[in-house]
Amino acid sequence: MTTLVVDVAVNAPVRTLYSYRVPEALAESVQVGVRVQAPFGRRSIVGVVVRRYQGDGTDLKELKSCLDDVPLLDAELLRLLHWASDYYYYPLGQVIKNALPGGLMRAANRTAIVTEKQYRRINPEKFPEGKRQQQILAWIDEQGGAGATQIRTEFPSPTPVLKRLVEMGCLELCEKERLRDPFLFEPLPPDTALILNDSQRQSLEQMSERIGACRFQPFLLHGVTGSGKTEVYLRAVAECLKQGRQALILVPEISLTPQLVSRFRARFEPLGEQIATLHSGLSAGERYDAWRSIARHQVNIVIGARSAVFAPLPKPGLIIVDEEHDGSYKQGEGFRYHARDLALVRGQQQQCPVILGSATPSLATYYRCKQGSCTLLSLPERVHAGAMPTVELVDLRTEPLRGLLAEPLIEAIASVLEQRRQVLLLLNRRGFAPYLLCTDCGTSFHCPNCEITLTYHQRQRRLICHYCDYLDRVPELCPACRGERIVPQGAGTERLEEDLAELFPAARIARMDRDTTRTKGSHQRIVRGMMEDQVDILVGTQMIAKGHDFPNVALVGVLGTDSLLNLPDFRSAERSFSLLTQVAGRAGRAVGGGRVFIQTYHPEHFALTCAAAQDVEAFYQQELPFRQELGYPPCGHLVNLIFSGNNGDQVSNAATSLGRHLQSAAGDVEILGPSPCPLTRLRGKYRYQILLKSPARPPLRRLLAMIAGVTAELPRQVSIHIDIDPLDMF
DNA sequence: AGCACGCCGACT
DNA sequence: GTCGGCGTGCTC
Repeated sequence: MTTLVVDVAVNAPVRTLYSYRVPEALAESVQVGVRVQAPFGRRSIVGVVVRRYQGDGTDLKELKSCLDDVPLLDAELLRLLHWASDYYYYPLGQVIKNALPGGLMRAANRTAIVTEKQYRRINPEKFPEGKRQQQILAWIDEQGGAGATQIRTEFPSPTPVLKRLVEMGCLELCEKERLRDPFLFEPLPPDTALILNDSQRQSLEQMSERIGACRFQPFLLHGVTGSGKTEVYLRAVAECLKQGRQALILVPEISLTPQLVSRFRARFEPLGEQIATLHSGLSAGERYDAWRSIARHQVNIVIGARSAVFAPLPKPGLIIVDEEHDGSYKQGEGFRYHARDLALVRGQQQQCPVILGSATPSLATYYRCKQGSCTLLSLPERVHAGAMPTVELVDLRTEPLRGLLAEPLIEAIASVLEQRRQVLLLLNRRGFAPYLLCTDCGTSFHCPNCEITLTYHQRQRRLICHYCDYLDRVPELCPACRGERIVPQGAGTERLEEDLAELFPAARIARMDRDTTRTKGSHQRIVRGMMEDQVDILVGTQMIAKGHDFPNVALVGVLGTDSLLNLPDFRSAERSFSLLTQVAGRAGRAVGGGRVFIQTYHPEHFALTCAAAQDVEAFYQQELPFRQELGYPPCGHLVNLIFSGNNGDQVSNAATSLGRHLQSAAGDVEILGPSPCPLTRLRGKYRYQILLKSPARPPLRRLLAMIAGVTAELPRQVSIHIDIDPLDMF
């Protein structure tokens, strides 16, 4: 007997789809892309319909209910999710869960849909007597109807007046669903129309041609800091809207770059375009509403972080990935996708251009350009004719440190402060000191869950693990020898702040790191302090290198450079180069240029000399042969298999046994390990890894397919995570 | 992931 | 004798 059957991607860590019979009553509503409630074992589970067909349903269970009247995912987006599920070896149901706004794949409860009173003018010949009544009525009429929230922003306590107008038959009242809008109460900033310079114009012309043709084409927009990439984005988006398509803009972290959102709002809201943002800072309700308004075609511009690559735009005509080199585009846990790479796939599937923008492109993107699969567009000069900063490497072997700073940097700070300009100091380590040491017996203090020392936070008087957030009191006496001489070793941003206060007692010092930006709005407050010149020296972690332009910064200092270079990772040079070049670009964006000092024991390291020369090309030309020789990305492909569990021996045994299996079928694939992860114990779990390295992808995929078969033989207490194209091996 | 089934230790 | 530990297997 043949009936209507659907295949469902369920919200469970299972790799297969499950088929269900569709009851007669649901036949209409159960379309591909809707969420359904389905029986699963003895419980009920949420899933998404991915196939619908006539088939034999005799052995199948029946769907319980349908949760959406309109599909949440269209065919095009499902295609992307399928692709991602396949490529990243991650169950489709879980991929979908990552793509949808939070909570939608859990239980059946729908995220609340908020309603509000909506007023519309009726009986236009009727006019009220009261002046306020007339005012409000005229305004509502002008808007063509308005919601209560909106009216309240224009007129204080309008409720009694509205009630009266409804009674008189001038207004009609209805309950209407309201979309929560995070910008509702934010002022619209002014737009600054900029004139394009030659390179901006040429870049835009090439992009426009492709946007008009509705063809896939990756572009690398390589522009030094301050070269006006944003203006090019704005024009390209305008071009895309002209084609009747929507634009998707990805940024590493929106809450750090509200300026970008502001500029888009300033440019497009006056033209009647709505902009939606998608990021972790939104409440569940706001995110859900943003998602729905995008899916309903009410929004043509979406700006969002990593997961926004899955935004349900019906017909994207342009995808922009700003700061494409940024590591936060890669999800580090669970579904370990790379949003930039998926943006390229989506562009290919939807036939639209993808613009990757950066001052320091990733080696991967640079390599694509070399191979001709990505078009390079350069913005070589700063728009305001601001000179590029001069960068000096301070050799700590000959310039001894006085505390945390060497003499040349101290002098430079003093002179910049005298000129009443600002200083930016980067130290990529928060807290006061990375560890405490008992100088009597040599005891140091470790996290009980992780193989790492606890960082001393002086302000909070606590020892904190930066990996699992374990918290402990600061001991007064050494627990091992009862000694009193417990001394902080090394330095973090807190200590730097303290040292500076001693060196420059008159200076106003602020600190920006995860500790000082924890609460909502605190990041923005620090940025504003800099903008309004209430801060002379800003100390911070890499956070200070991202996004914002501080026009009055004349000096940038970088401390602790060597710990960055010495990370046990083949990408440490690339990351260092990128961070240093980015932070150097923060100096002298407006008047008078700026200076940058990088303190290091390795002033000859090419990542530093290239960053000092602001020479991106030179860096790539030295880094690429190294990758080539060792078969590392972008010249080869990596997959990292991570084994973890509570029992170290079990984990190690599982890794060894799977390693042997792989070894026997390796072929061209190099199998490195198993070896303990750089952080062997993390959050109480023991971790081992096997790194697979291959010049081509197909043999890697062959091996991965094999793992699925062997996995069942390993103990259940050991879990395996597959990280395709890992960015860091921690 | 859940949720049941099943097979071994310390309780009234 | 059974209450409950968590190892193992399955979910259309």
